[in-house]
Amino acid sequence: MKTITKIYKALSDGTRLRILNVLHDGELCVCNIMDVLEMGQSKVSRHLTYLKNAGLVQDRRKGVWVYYFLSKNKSYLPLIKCLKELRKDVKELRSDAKRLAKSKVKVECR
Amino acid sequence: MKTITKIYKALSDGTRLRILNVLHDGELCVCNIMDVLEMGQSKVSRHLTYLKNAGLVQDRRKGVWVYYFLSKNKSYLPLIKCLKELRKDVKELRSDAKRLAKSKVKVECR
DNA sequence: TCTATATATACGGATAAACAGATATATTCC
DNA sequence: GGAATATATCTGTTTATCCGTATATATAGA
Repeated sequence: MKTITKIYKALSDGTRLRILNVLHDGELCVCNIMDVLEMGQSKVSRHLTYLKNAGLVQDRRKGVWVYYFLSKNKSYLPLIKCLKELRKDVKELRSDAKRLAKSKVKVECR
Repeated sequence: MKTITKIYKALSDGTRLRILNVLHDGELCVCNIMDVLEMGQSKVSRHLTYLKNAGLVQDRRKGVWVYYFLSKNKSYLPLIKCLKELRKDVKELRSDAKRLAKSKVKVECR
C-alpha cells in the first residue's frame, strides 16, 4: 500500500507533473529542466529525488551531468500514459513542452 | 493543473484508496464503510468529503443514509481502471474486499 | 592539488493534512 | 415538538510537505 500511495503522492504536485511532462520526449539533465521550467536548482533536484524514490524516473551520470528519464519499469506504463493525456488538457504543460522544443536547439549545440 | 493535482492528492492516501476500493462493487452508505474498514465515523466522513471535492465520488441521500458511489464522469474512467488493477497487488485492498463481501449479507438483511 | 561547474542535501520557517473527540445538522418516527 | 440515528463539521494537536538559502559532494580540467 505504501508503495502505491508513494507513487500517487509523487504525482500530486504541480512541479513534479511538469517535470514528468518534459521528460516525456526524452532524457534531460538537471540544468536543462531548470532552464525549461525556470526554477531554482535545489527545487528541481529535490523533486527529481522525490520522483526517483517513487520509482517514476531513473538517472544516469555522464561526467558532471546527471540525466533523468522516465522509468523503464513496465508497471508504470499505464500511469505514464495517463500523464501524456494530461498534456492535452493542461495549458501549463503544453507551454512547457513548447519551451522545451525551443531550448533543445541550444542544448544540442553545447 | 490544480484540478489534476487535487485528484492525485485524493489518491495519495491509504484510507482514501481503501474507500475507493470498496466502492468498486457498488454504492455504500457511510456506516457500511465504517463497518467494513473498521474506522471511526468522522474519519470516514472527512475522507469521503475529500474524495467528493476531488470529483472522484458522488453521493445521494436516501432518508437518513447517504450513499456514496464512484463518479460516473467518464474522464475518471482511466484512473478508476488503474485502481481496480491495484486491488490485485495490495493485500490490504483484497482483504477489505473480502470483508465487504461478508458484511453485505448483513447489510442486505436490514 | 586547486578551481569551476553540476548536482544533492541539510536547515528553518510557513502552510497544509491527518487524526480523535466533541458538537452541529438532518431525517425519521413517535 | 422531542428522541433516536446517521452524517457532517469544528477544535486542538501532531505530523508531513514545500520552499529558499546555505552548505556539501562529485567530477573534469588546469
